[in-house]
Amino acid sequence: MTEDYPVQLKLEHQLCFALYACSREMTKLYRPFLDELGLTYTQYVTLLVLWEQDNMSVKQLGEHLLLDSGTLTPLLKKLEAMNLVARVRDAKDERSVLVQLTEEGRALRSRAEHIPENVFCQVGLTFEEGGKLRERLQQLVEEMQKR
Amino acid sequence: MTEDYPVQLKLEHQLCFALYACSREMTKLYRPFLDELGLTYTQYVTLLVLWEQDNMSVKQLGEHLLLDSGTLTPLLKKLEAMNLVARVRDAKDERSVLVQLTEEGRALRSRAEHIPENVFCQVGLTFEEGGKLRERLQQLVEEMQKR
DNA sequence: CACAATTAAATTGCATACAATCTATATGAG
DNA sequence: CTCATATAGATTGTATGCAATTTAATTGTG
Repeated sequence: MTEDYPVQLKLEHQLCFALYACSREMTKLYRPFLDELGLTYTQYVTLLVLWEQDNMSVKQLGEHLLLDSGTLTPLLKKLEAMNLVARVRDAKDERSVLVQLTEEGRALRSRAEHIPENVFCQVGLTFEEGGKLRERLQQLVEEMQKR
Repeated sequence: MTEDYPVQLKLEHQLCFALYACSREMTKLYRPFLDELGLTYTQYVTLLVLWEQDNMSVKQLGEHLLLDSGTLTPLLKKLEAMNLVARVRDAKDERSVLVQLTEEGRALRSRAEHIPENVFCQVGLTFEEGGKLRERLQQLVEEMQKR
């Protein structure tokens, strides 16, 4: 049965599945830390972007996160309801919505500061190894976005 | 502003985000091929498992895919509605549900056979490189599952 | 055997992802 | 200027993921 099963279709040989599984498992490691902050993973990465550069349009946020308004609009409304961001129309271009951290949103950063290293420790990854893997994945993402 | 921003919080430095982005981009590359078969990505990987070993319980499927019944039950009902699988109670243990490929489900395999290599080509990945990356990710998944 | 504890699915509720469509605003060619 | 085209968000609909709970069946222990 299994002997003549085409090798290229085995789940174990799928890079796509390794990525899919690895991404979900990684998110699970973040969950307990993020629960403490009352954030989901996607809300967390959105805040990462805003902590780095505040006052960004939904469009720009989407370019950083590779997400569209269909995902971001409801997510940002939730962050707004949690008093972490404000959404304001751009006076320079009324089509745009600017997302701005509130005082509370900015303050949350210090509580998130050590999450990545905590997770890193748990996985037993060195900074070196993790960095290499990350760079390989970033290359791949760039390659895929050309298609 | 940006100069004193804590390095460990930059989106560019997050392995978790690289995984999350890479996984989603990879799924996007599969989409046009899977559309032809009328399958979603999760339905596709579920069939990969069943093509490799038919007549598996929902529990076993979940162990391979790292998914629980909350995700699998509705997905399997859809595959059943599409006439690709049958769901039958295990006579040996009435708590279990066995998932079995239909003739149509088995037949679909030949049409899926060349999808992985097509996607691989698009990304410009050699079998060698892809395999190495996959193995690294599989290691990491195992490591994370110990936690 | 009786029954508490465990297990497998199913269900419920919430938060994404993302395609497709819609609405409002801005832009560019004539 | 003017209208066709493009662009930014919002909305709608479908399909996950996953935690928490529920239901039904099984198992282990006294």
